[in-house]
Amino acid sequence: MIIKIDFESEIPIYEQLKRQIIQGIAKGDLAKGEELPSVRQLAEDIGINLHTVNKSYNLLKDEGYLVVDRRKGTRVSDTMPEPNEKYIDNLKEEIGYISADAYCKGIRKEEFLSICEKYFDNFIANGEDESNGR
Amino acid sequence: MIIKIDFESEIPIYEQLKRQIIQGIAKGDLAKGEELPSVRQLAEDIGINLHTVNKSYNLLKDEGYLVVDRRKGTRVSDTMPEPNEKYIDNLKEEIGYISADAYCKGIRKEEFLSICEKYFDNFIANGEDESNGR
DNA sequence: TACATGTTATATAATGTATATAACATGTAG
DNA sequence: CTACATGTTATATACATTATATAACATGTA
Repeated sequence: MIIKIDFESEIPIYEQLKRQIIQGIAKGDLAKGEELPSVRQLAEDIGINLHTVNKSYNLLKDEGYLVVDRRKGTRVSDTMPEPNEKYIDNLKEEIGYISADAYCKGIRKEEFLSICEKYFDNFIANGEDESNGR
Repeated sequence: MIIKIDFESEIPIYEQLKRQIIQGIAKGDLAKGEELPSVRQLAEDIGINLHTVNKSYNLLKDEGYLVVDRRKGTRVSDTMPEPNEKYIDNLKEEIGYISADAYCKGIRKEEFLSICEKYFDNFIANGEDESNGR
């Protein structure tokens, strides 16, 4: 999987990396149980410090996305994190702000929902039946 | 309009204030052309520094939400900002990440879109006809 | 003239981000 | 057992961001 860091971005490097890994998992670029590069390897590949990668990995580990196996290194968790209350509250706050901004700027409800749907659909695999459990 | 700052939040104070003003405009708590408190007044009310309020006001001014009239003070702009390319790109990136995170955590497409719709609807005034221009 | 407005200029402190270097415990491969 | 790679921890440093404090300025109002 290819990681692209924007060093001019206002979003911290560790946060960009974390987001791309989550999107990689959602898209299927990173399979459940798949091994990730070591912190040193990935840091060298991207051209950043090992501690910056380690911070991303730790945040993802705390959230339940990654697991560390002493034998097999860092891997994508076999079971995805549950949506706890804190996450739901945060999601609603973010959507609340983003939709307010979009509404003020004249984005129509249909346009807004169309974008939300398009990006969500991007993660639903071909033939995946949404009506089943995960 | 009541401003609530969470001093424990990881979101900077000036950013929280900026977001609440945008949401206030979207909800109609702040009407177009309405005068805002002075930076000193609002800073005192909230219990923060005047420069922190000034930073939020300036960001909102740069974005087109607020206008400064030497005679009438700072007011909500009569015309809302246009959705430029930078904004659209940013919106898609944010939605892309948020939906990936939601998808991984088992949020169903219907749930996700339901939240998006609910919060957007929150800003559409009673009787407002969405099919018309703004 | 007195006052309030936004604005600008410094300065300082605290925190967050990113880097650098080193060391440690654990598990793997030779 | 030895050498190596892994994640982890510990310091230290540099820099940017955030928030505050104090002061001053130009402009417009009363």
